[in-house]
Parts: sequence; C-alpha cells; structure tokens
Amino acid sequence: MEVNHELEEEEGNLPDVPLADPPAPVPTSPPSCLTTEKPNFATDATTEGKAISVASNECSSTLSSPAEAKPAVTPPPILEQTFDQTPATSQILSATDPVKSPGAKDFPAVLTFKGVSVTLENNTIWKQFCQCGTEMILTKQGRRMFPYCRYRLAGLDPNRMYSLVLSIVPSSPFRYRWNTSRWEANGPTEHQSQGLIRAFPHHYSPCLGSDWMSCLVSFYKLKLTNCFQDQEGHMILHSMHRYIPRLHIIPVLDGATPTVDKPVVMGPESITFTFPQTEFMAVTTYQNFRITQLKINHNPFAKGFREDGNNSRLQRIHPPAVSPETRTKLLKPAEPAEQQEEVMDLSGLEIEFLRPNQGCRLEVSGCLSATASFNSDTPNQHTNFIACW
DNA sequence: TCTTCTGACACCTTTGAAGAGT
DNA sequence: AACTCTTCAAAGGTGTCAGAAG
Repeated sequence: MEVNHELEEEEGNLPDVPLADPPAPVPTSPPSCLTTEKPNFATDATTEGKAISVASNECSSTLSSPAEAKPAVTPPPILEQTFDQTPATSQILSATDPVKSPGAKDFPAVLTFKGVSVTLENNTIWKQFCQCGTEMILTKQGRRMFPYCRYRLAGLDPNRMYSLVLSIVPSSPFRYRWNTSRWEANGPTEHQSQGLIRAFPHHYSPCLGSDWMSCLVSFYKLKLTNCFQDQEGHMILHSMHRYIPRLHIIPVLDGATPTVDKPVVMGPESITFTFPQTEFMAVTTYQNFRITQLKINHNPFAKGFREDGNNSRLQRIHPPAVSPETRTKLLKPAEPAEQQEEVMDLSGLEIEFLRPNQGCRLEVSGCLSATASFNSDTPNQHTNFIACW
C-alpha cells in the first residue's frame, strides 16, 4: 500500500502557483508507447488531494503563505549559470555554491536555464531544514527523505519525451562528526573515490514534456540506505557524509524508442538542476535536536511525537525536567554554522541507475561522460542509457 | 570511553476491502 | 444492480531508546 502522489496534480490542496515562464499550452496526444507506463493523470488527480496532504501537508500549507507565494507571484531573478559548457555534455545548473552562500534564505526556488524552469515546490520547508543543517536518516531497509524533492517543471517542449532522473551526489570530500552543536569535518572520506552512487529515474520516465509540466514531480518514493548490498533500488549513501540531490532532465531522442540495443544518448540538451538548499547530511541517528523537531513538526507520519499536550509517549520522551521555555529556546534557529566545503571532483565515481532487482551501472569517467543501462520489464521505458555529464 | 549503528517499539496515517444504506 | 458512505484491519512511515559494535 502506497501513497500515490509521485505525480502531483496542480489541483487539490496546493495553491495555483504561477510559474516564472509558463509555456504556451500545446495540445498533446499521448504516444502509443506510453500506454502502460504513462501517468494516469485522472487517477492521480483523484488521489492527490489526499496524497499531498499526507506526505507534505506542512509543505502545502507553507506554500500558501505569502512568503512562499512570493517567488511565484514575483518571479525571482532568472539565474542562468552554466558549468561544463563543452559540447556533448549536459548543462549543470546550480543556484549557488552553498559554501560561499551567506545564508540558506537566499536560495532561489526557481532555476531557469535555456528556457527550462524547475521550481523546488517545497522550497520553504527545505529552507527551514537547511538553516538548521538538514539531516536524513539512513536505515538498512531504506528510509524516505523528508523533505523530499518535489519539482514543478516549465519550458519543456510539450511534444517531446523526457526522462527525469534524480541522483544524490557527495557535496563534500569530508567525513563529518557531530560535536555538541555543530558538524565538523573529521577527515577525508574513504569511500567516494571508489564509491557507488545510484540515480533514481522517476517512475513515469520517459514522459511527454506536457505531462511533466502539468503536474508536480515528486521523488517521495526514493529511499536512503546505508546497506551496500541493497537490492531494493534504494539510494546507497554513507552516513556522516554530506550529499546533495540533483535533478537531471534528459530529452529522449526523437523517434528513438529505447531498447537494450539502442541506448538513449544524453546529449548537450540534457540539463542538471541542483538546489543548494536540498543539501543534507546522511546520518543513522539524528544529531541535531532542531532537525528532529522540524521533522516531527512537519512530517505527518511523525505526528505521534508532536507536542499536542495529551501524548503520553511525549511525556516519557520529554520529561518535565525540560521546561517549555527551554525547549522553545532550543528550537530557535541557530546562527548559520560555519561550513567547510569544497567542490569535489566526481571523476571516477560510479553511478547506478536504479531499476529494482535489476543490476545496472553507470560509470562516470574523468571527462564527465557517462554510460548506463538498465533493464525493464516494461518495454516502453528506457532499457539503456548513455549519459554525458 | 566515545562514537556510531541496529533493532524493537509505540504511535501515526493511508489504503483498500467489506458491509450497510440509498 | 449500481453507487456512495462508513468502518476496520493491514501495511508502512515515523522518531525514540537501549544495547551492541567498533
């Protein structure tokens, strides 16, 4: 039983947030190749009302706030920044380097590059977590992210097929330790040079641009694990290391139906979007009390830990020795911790595109080109993949 | 001794089946 | 017979905590 809200319709609980550069509506005709895997928007629409309120009801509520609506009503400055402009490589767009950023509050919710806009829909909650130093729990069986990555896309070619892939890459070459109230670098990582990074293709990939743009794209299904023998398709990370999710928008070549023998080429039109506010520390146990409180306050599944007043469990967890005033103080945002980060070289990393129970691997070479393949029992989905970073 | 990890636990929400009512 | 609504059990997500492991 799953909460069906990976493709979230605009209607429902979410306010209608105008986009910075909405594309002109173009009539769409679903391709025959999507008959089995195409999002069932009608079905999704009926479930989204519930689903959105489930997985991120706080997100949606905060979206209603003036603060959150602002970037949509008044589009933030369009940020066009390109890395690796070399031909045959994809474009990587990041709002700003988190190391050099003065504070999380300035991170834009919308990134635009070559006419393609990606909005981090739950930007408000991401910023709240970012200001405290987001932590994500890793478990052996896999733990969902919270907040999770939820995007709204605009500017895609409505009639073109795109694949959306989320990868989570190391954002720092260090291993960290929690020292009383802050994260401190604790030596270089031992893993990343030969580490295995997986990428998570969205369940409905590939899909028409019009379909991607007509709904919210959520990667709520993504689970994080520290189990390196994981066969469930979860994202394998190292605890006490810092990571950042990246969204890859990969146009599918016209007329090219991916097969095992005909891999899809990720050419220069592919774009990677990185929102610095989504950076997080992978942990097995929460270290920062403020993060714990934010999770409890915002994640509906943790409602049982909220300070409702009549929760016997909470009374055991938080005995009266800690006064409400003290706890309130603890919950106040701390000064932005001084961060020590560097741009790291991802050369030599291996990236595995996830297809549960189906092994496949993508190698990233030093020249930032990459190849990958995955099998699928669904003939309409990518079965092979070649990417250029 | 300290840090990190693991598994059990209680509590929560959602889903879907089953039944009743219209 | 078809549809809608309610109830309830099951599944799965959540943070906490004690103990294990290194």
